[in-house]
Amino acid sequence: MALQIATGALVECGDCPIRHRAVCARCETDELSTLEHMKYYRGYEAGQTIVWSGDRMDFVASVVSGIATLTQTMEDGRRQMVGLLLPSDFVGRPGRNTAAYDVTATTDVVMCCFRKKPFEDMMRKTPHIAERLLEMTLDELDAAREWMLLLGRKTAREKIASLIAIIARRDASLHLRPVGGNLAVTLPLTREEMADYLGLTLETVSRQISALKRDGVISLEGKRQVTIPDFDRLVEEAGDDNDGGMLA
Amino acid sequence: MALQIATGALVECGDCPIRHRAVCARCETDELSTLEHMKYYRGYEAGQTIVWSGDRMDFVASVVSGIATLTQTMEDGRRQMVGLLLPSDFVGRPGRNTAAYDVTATTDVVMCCFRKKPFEDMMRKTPHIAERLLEMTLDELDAAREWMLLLGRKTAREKIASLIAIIARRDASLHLRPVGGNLAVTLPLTREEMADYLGLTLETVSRQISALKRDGVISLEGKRQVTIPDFDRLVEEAGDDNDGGMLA
DNA sequence: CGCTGGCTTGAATCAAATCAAGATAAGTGG
DNA sequence: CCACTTATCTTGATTTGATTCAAGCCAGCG
Repeated sequence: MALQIATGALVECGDCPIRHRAVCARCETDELSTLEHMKYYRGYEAGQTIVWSGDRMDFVASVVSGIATLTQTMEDGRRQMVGLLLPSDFVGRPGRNTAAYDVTATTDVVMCCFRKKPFEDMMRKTPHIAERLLEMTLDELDAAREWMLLLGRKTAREKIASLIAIIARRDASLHLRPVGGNLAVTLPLTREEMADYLGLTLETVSRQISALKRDGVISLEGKRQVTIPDFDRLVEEAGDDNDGGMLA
Repeated sequence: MALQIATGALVECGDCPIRHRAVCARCETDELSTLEHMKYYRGYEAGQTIVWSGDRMDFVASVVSGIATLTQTMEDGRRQMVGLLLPSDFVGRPGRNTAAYDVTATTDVVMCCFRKKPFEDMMRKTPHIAERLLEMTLDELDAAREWMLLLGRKTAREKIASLIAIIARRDASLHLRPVGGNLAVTLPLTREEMADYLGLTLETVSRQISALKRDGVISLEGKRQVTIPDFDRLVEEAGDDNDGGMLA
């Protein structure tokens, strides 16, 4: 039962919190007002499945708030998360009408949706949208490839450190804080979801988080609140080329 | 020393073997003739590095013939292949000027190159190119995500079976043969390269190939020539949802 | 209260890595 | 043509990092 939650009074594209990062980022005022008329908001509760893999999908959308995940499942139940969708991320593929992955709301989520057909037409007429979508897709491809290195070659400890570092970076870029000395982040995922993302079991995730805490790389307030006393140390533990992309 | 190999008499875009799959696939005759004047061929010998990660890259290109790989390397030498480039695949990212990965020729390779700046200008003027590039990038993203499932959740045996199945599929789609009963493929990679692709060691790759052979899933002529008596059996061993994408 | 879901921790097991030796094949130069 | 080198691959023995199986903790909640 697709219970919808309040989508609030969001209407003006000009005031949209994801205005400058979403697929519409490059649009001019007139283009924006066209989108304004096409769009509709939809809310999903934490835990709710937004789309099932294989289902017909007649819309595309941007995540406005909240966090969603993309996961693949094998017949015997093994699961691998293949994407983490944060505000401004795009869902759905123009030119395909069934979903390739399960999309699940991890927190309450609000999405800015467009019916697929009109959106595709608009895209053809509006290079700004296609351009931005290409750029976003290339970024996602890079992220996926970085994740391939993590999944294929990193140890459990490095995987956990990498995940925390990535969440911290995204968090910082969203709130425009520098990732410097002492900083705190909230893990948006359960241990099991982290395991699905990292290609581990939830027990291993738990153990490695405990180990990083024991070794003073992180400290914990409760189970979700992480403080990072020394970000460089964390990045080192992640095994990354430590420049690690202060992206534009 | 960037020794170039003969690039042959390829000149006419109309006769190009990758005409219908490459980034230029959707171009009209006039657009094609513009590209015709911009393009230049370049050859690389097997084993040669085409670009180093981090290097300035002032061109983009399509693979015309041969096979190249994209790999990431950690400081301590651990390597993960993040892409396998076959004829018609695109190399380089418009809007970025340094390479994100090492690109290496696995066999002798011929590439159809464009200097980046003119190509970007052309892209802005020619929606057909941007459109096709978006489509290709979305396909690559899907492939990367499929690979994430493999890297994160599959066993060594499943990984090997998956790799062989994928190579067989691509091979068939390139030569327009159906992937039916009995078919043969040549592995385009050494055991070590397979290991880098699959997130394994070369010893494990060797052992699992032997095991698949012992169990009659495949048979070998030499080290590279693989015959697949029953493709469905192979797909089953790969742990895939056996429909497995007879892509358009 | 007494659950229930999320998490932690321990002990045993196992799949793949590592370490090590040799086999096979393809040059290369005397 | 043959000895020598080198690259690639196979196979075996051992080790190890992560999984599996199992128990119990903790916070929130009906």
